[in-house]
Amino acid sequence: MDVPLIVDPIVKYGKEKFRIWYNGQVKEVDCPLKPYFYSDRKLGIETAVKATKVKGIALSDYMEKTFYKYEFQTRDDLKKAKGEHTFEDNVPFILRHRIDIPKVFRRYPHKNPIKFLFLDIEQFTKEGEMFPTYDDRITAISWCGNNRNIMCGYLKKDTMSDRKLLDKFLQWYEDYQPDVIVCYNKSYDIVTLLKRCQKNRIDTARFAKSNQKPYIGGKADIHIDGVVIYDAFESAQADQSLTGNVVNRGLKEVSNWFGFKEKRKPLTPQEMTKFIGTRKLVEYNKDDVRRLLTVFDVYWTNIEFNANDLSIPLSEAIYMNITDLGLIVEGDAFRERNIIADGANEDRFPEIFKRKKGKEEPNYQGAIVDIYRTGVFEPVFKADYSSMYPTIMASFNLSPDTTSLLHYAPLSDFKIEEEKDSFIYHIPDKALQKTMVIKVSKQPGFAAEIVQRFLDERAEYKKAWKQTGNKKFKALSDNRKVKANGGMYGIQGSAKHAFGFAPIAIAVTGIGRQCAQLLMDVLNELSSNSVIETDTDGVYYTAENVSEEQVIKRFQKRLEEKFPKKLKLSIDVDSYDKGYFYKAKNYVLKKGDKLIFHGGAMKASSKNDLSRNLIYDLAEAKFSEEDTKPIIRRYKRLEFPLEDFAMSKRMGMHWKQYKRPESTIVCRLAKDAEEFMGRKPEIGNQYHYIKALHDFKLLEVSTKQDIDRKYYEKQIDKIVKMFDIEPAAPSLKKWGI
DNA sequence: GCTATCAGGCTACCT
DNA sequence: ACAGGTAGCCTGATAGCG
Repeated sequence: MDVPLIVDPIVKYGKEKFRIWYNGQVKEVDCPLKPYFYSDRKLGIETAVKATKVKGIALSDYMEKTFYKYEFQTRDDLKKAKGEHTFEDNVPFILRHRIDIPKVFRRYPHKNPIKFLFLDIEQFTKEGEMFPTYDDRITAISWCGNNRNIMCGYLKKDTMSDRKLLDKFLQWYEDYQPDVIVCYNKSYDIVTLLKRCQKNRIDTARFAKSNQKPYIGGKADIHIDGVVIYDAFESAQADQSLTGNVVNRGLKEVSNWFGFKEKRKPLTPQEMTKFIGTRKLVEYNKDDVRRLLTVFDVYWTNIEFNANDLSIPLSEAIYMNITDLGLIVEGDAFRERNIIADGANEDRFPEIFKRKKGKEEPNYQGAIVDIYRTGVFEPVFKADYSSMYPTIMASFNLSPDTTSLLHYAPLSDFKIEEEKDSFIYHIPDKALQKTMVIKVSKQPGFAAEIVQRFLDERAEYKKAWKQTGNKKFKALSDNRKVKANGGMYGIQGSAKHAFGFAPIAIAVTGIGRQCAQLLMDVLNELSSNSVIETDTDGVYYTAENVSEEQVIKRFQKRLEEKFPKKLKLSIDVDSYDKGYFYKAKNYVLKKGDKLIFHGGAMKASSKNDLSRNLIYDLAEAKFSEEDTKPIIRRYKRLEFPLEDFAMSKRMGMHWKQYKRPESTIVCRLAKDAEEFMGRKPEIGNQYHYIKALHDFKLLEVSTKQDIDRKYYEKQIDKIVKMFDIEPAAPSLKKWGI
């Protein structure tokens, strides 16, 4: 790698220092920069060690102004001093260095091969308990290093102490000295390992590359000196391409999705206890490490790539989010141009972000999402733009250095005016109830150029994925898509982001609506009333005698007529045998003998198997025009195993954040789970439950007698109704005719 | 005391 | 704290009924 393994900022003798780990050694250096922020006025801050006047270009209006730069001895001092008139005061310290001194971390490259340790543990569970505690012994540890030769240390059936097992493992560990520990759900595996060592009076500092004992703060806050912990579970949690395709984000489900061959059922706590000291537990344990390797291979490539590509320590690349990516990528451009963000997006555009609006009202108008016809259609096509928003950003040259908001006008039609050096866009916005008049200069804009780079990279990976079918390329392609979409477009509309630039986001969605409408117009012209459903950048339509070529040709022609410049916008057309369209974003497609379900009504992970199976059976019957009565009768008997009735909900927030915990199902379930199973309520926890006669009840403590039959009968009725729509005459008013 | 309706809270999904 | 957008389910308040 060209970057270090880890950079830890620390405060020593009242000064900020970096502890930098690379090539198995640590170096402590004074931070090249002091924590700082800007202001547009003189502030009386006593804790600042330095106050200087600097000239910079204000992001809000691109005019050169004088700013006051305040520097501090520590991050803490800065935090205490920041206020209403301070700018760029929330840029993480490490990223601040990376932006201001781009190659700062390249001075300490970890050139040795990264030593990985892949790891999974099994633990004893007391009889009658659902989960083990830190008092219970570890029964098996499976692990491997870079050679992927999986080893397993395990206890014999009647060995009550895991002391020797831990010691054996640690002997190997100390000899190997891993740089990165790879696990699935570190808050369990790593914490348990450390706690078991403590209970056995084994020195936990043996895990570290220094003599510092590891530190366990919060759930995600585990520090082992000199070692990076990579939790593949976090990558899976954040991967949106898994939504709807896996029932949960557990290792089994996720590794299966990525093509892990063997499909084993997870062991129950009873089985895990029964199999202690046997081949079965060892195989099970090793199997999980194999699964871990599968998932690791999917996500790791991007992490290491990001570290090198963005010149940030590996430890930062692992936790990087979209916001940070935006900071780095735009921060580079700002530094080169001496731009100072004079306030967060919402400070620079209060008329957009701080106007009076209802609680869940958006800041600006988004995409066109609508359904125009419902029921079964045959055949069905989907015409969609590839990467519409980023392509618009790139093609229309939308960038902070080219774009400015001229003024607001009363709501009017979309319009483009060309001037000698610029284009003027009139963008009506229903959320703002105004037309935004936005000027874009013809000089190349830096943000537009960066987006184009991400798009080009994405095209390459997408091609590789289509050619090989390898899901790894799909993940790389998705990564660039996320960078272009969220990293470049998304942050422009974000209220709190220091570098966001709202007029860009408004122009992008506004032009996007025009593009979607243009596509719909083309399709309806080629075959009247052919449009079924539209969502942002894709249109489902049905037409008998319209070829793909016709659509694309007509589209290109109309695109050239509509916009006064050459654009990279292009469309793809996919075909399906049949489709059943229920509501916006909710439909079933049939291709060959495959049924593809879309939307919460059709495939939510919260549904029970009973509903899922019924939906599948009814969709099949609908497409083949079979009689549904026998199906309905069969389901109404409700003769299914208890598990088929179980629904699921995830805790989306910290339990303290719930407005009315007593009347929120997931909170009540979490409370029960803590009481009956000793499971702590935590964000992301998934609870399986059934509707019992008087209340919702955790699956684990339910029996078949508890089932509220009326509730499930109603559930079935609703699903039956969902498939009851017959094609009706299209409603013309929706097209605004 | 029952039913219908509606708004608000929350989760899950789509682009 | 990347954005906006649609839909479903549950709950508690309220209105209407008799």
